Amino acid sequence: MTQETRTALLDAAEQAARARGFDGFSYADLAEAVGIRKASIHYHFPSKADLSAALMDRYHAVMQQACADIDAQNDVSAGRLRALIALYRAALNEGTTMCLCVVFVTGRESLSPDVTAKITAFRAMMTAWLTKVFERAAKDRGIIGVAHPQHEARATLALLEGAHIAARAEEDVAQFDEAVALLQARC
Amino acid sequence: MTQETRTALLDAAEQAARARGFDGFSYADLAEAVGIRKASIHYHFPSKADLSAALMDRYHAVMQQACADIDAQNDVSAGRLRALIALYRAALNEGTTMCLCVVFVTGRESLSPDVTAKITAFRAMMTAWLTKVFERAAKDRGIIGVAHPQHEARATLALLEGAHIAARAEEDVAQFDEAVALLQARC
DNA sequence: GTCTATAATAGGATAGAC
DNA sequence: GTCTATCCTATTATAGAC
Repeated sequence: MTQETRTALLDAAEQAARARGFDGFSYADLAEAVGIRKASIHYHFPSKADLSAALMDRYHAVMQQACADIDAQNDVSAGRLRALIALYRAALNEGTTMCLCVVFVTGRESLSPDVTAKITAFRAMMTAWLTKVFERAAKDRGIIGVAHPQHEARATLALLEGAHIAARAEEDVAQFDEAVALLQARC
Repeated sequence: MTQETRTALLDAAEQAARARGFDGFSYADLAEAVGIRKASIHYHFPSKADLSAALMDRYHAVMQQACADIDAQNDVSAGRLRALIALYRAALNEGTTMCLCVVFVTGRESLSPDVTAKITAFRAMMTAWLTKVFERAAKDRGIIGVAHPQHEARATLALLEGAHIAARAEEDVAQFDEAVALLQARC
């Protein structure tokens, strides 16, 4: 099944990128992880640029679905925000990996303009979703002190990504928890 | 002067790392930027690990001094925090570079344990300084709604670094400004 | 789809002359 | 301190057999 190999390659690439950065893994690493020869990888992803684009596409879709699931399972704003915090916390994998977006931004210069645009689209999607959460909070009063939903949204995304860096820096999820403690307390 | 070349190399390396990541530049890039042959760089920094350690040492010292300067020039908590936000904003260079700490954390796995420890030390220094700012705020009431200085400190560092990512992602300082708008408003 | 074989290049690093 | 010359390895990518 060509799809299975492709998925296994994406899984291995995402894991490696999130742990070591996009320049921190090679086709040789993927080959070993998946159990095929590195030349074979080029059948699925002709260049590493293609691979990076595919990674971003899948990450965008997965996160969009995750946000939709959160909406379906939580009616109040506070529950939605708490669920997103939990999602980012889980993505840390005990402080060994960060989210793809942070990783790609750091190596931005070595990425294709195509991927850069995908990063922008991903961030716009997340910001829009968060803005809706805070707009809802302004009505249901589920989150304390919401005055400006869009600023809250941008601050929250930055805080979550910054908290990822804090936790990754020391390979310790407790750093994430401390960084988001005040936000959590507002829910 | 050996010191001048060394400084020029550190400058070029820091600039390159902040723009493209630690794995995103080579000795060849530095050689071209500084105007010497790449073999000559090994006289100053035998290995790239030595270079990364020297970068972190200098960054730590520079930031520590910057914080001391802020203290000297600002008596009230709000002024100090505003000055730090301005410092991080300036470090963005119009959205083309991020702070060294974020860059190094992303490529953490490829760094020596020596440098990993320096990252931890840097973050501890910044967190301690920020905690003092918020402790002062609890007394002088210069920043709105401060209840837990240490959590405020960790959240602020995460927010500033996350705001760096936001701005770098779109090469646009306005993203930084929006992310820190609410924090700014509390000062 | 995956393989072997092989480019072609770039990377970090060293030896020894000046 | 900086140079030329060189080494070794890693990396992305392609050609063509199976």
